[in-house]
This record gives sequence, C-alpha cells and structure tokens, in this order.
Amino acid sequence: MPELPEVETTVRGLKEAIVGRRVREVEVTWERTLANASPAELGAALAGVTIADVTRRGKHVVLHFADGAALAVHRRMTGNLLVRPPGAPTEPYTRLTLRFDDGSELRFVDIRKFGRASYHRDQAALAAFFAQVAGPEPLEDLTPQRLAALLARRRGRLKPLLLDQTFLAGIGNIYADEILWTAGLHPERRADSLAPAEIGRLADAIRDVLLAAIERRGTSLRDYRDSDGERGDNQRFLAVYGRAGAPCPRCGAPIEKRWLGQRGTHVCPRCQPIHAGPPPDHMGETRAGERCGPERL
DNA sequence: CCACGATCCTGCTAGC
DNA sequence: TGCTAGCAGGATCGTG
Repeated sequence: MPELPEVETTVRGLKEAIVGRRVREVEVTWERTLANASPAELGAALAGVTIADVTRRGKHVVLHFADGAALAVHRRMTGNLLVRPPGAPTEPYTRLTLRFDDGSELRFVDIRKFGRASYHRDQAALAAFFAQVAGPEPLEDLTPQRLAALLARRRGRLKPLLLDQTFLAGIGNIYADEILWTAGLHPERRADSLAPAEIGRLADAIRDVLLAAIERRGTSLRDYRDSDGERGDNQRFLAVYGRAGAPCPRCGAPIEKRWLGQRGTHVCPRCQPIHAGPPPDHMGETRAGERCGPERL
C-alpha cells in the first residue's frame, strides 16, 4: 500500500505529533509483526526511552530514540501508523502499540498482517539493515547521469526494476505505472535499451510524479491513511493506475491492463510504445499536474 | 542476473 | 440474496 509519498506524508505527521514523547509501555497483539525481537525484548528496550526523531528511508518509517536505537516499520500492503489521544477507542486490526507517558498512543494497524517492525540497537545496525534492503533515494540527487549508470547493463524490464527496492527505494506499483506513463515508456522495455533522451524523461517523471503525490498527501485507494487517519488526494489525479478501459488523459486511447511480474500493470498503448525511439508526436501536449479528469474519484 | 510461482494474510467485489 | 473466485499500495524465498 504505502509507497514513498504516503510514507513521507506519514513521517511528516509523526514528526509533529510524537517527537519528544517518552514510551511507557509496548503492547504486541500480533507477534509476527516483530521481525527481529520478542515482545518482551522490545518492551524492555523501549520502556522509558524518548522519541528523538522520525525519518523515512524508502518505504520504511524510522522511529529514532534518544538512546541511539531505532525502530524501522514497513507497512507492506495495509499497515497504517496512527497517533491517538489518551483513552481513544482501539481500532480493530491493531498489531502493535507504543503507549506514551501522557497516555497517548502510536498504533500500528494492519489488516493483512504483512507489515513488519525491526529494532536496531544503534545507528550502525540501522545502516547495515538498510544497506541490505534499500537502494538510492529517488528524490535525492537522481540526475540523468546517475540514472543512466544505474540502468546500464540491466537486462530486465523497466517496471520490475522500478519495483526493486535495491534499485531505487520507495517506488511501488501505483507510482511505477504513473512514472512510466508520464515518461512515455513501455513497462516491458529492456532497462539497458533507453536512449539518453528517454533516460532524461524517466528521471524527470520519477521526480515529478513523486513530488506531486507528496504535495497531495499520497494516494488513498482503500486502506491508506496518514498519522491522523486522514486520506490523501492523489487518487483523483492518477493517469493510468486503476483506469483500465478509461481514456488516456493525454491521447484518449483506452488504457490497457496487463500482467507483468505478478503485478497488475496499466499502460497507454499509444503513449507508451514498446519499441525504442522518439516519443509519439502527441507527447508533451499535456503537462504534468494538469493531467486527468474527475471521471474517477 | 532474470523470470516465475508460492507464501504470508484479510477483506472486498464482480460475477454467477 | 448468497456464494465464490480473484484481486489488492509488498517482499522474500526457492527453482530453472
């Protein structure tokens, strides 16, 4: 569910809400949520410790504690991190709760139980963890030159590569489809086949699509909520994702849905030709940000 | 290195 | 109305 823009939105909300709060106790209601510790170990490690900062790395929310330790939370498909005041009724599907000194709570609510939290005793351990699971941040200095180097000698197809978190950290199924449409690139293009102009379009699309979605506080199709429980707005601006059969906002051709790497994939057959080459003439008629209409709320 | 299938889970919905 | 198959913002592991 949550991809980079949703995680970024959540992190900004959590920073406001819980930095400076001190953990009184930890409650674990679904043990497998904890990836590398027992409930007792996590409780002992966090009791009495203050939240010093909240950051994002890829799709992970990272809670940093005053003692240098950190808790990395990956929400997978349906997980949400909600801040609730003292005495607020518990949400169903709550898997993990940090209760603070003032009685307020941070709750990890996750219908499908895929989400995971991992505890890291210090910065070195945290860095080692992310070295394993997360590649470069797509919003930090992703120049066309750098993207070209990343794509070189990659023989796989574009979309599965964008979904590979060690290639770039934070892009998921929605934004991969939106990015490739924005760049006018077919998801099955071989990654090392892009011309320099195409790499430039891809770098621009990655930045533009992700930044626009952050500005709209993320995409809420069904389950995603921010730390206040609010929905995002970006679902109203999707060009291809979830719009099979509907007209392409740029050229009007019906959006196709196909299956690629076990993921539903949405593509405009006219704007995203499978063969390498210059973009179709109509590319650029619509600028990023003004695409889409109200036909799908 | 790359593709594919199975697995972990629950809820919703389209179609019969 | 009621049931069921299939699908869902993800990642990992094993096989070929």
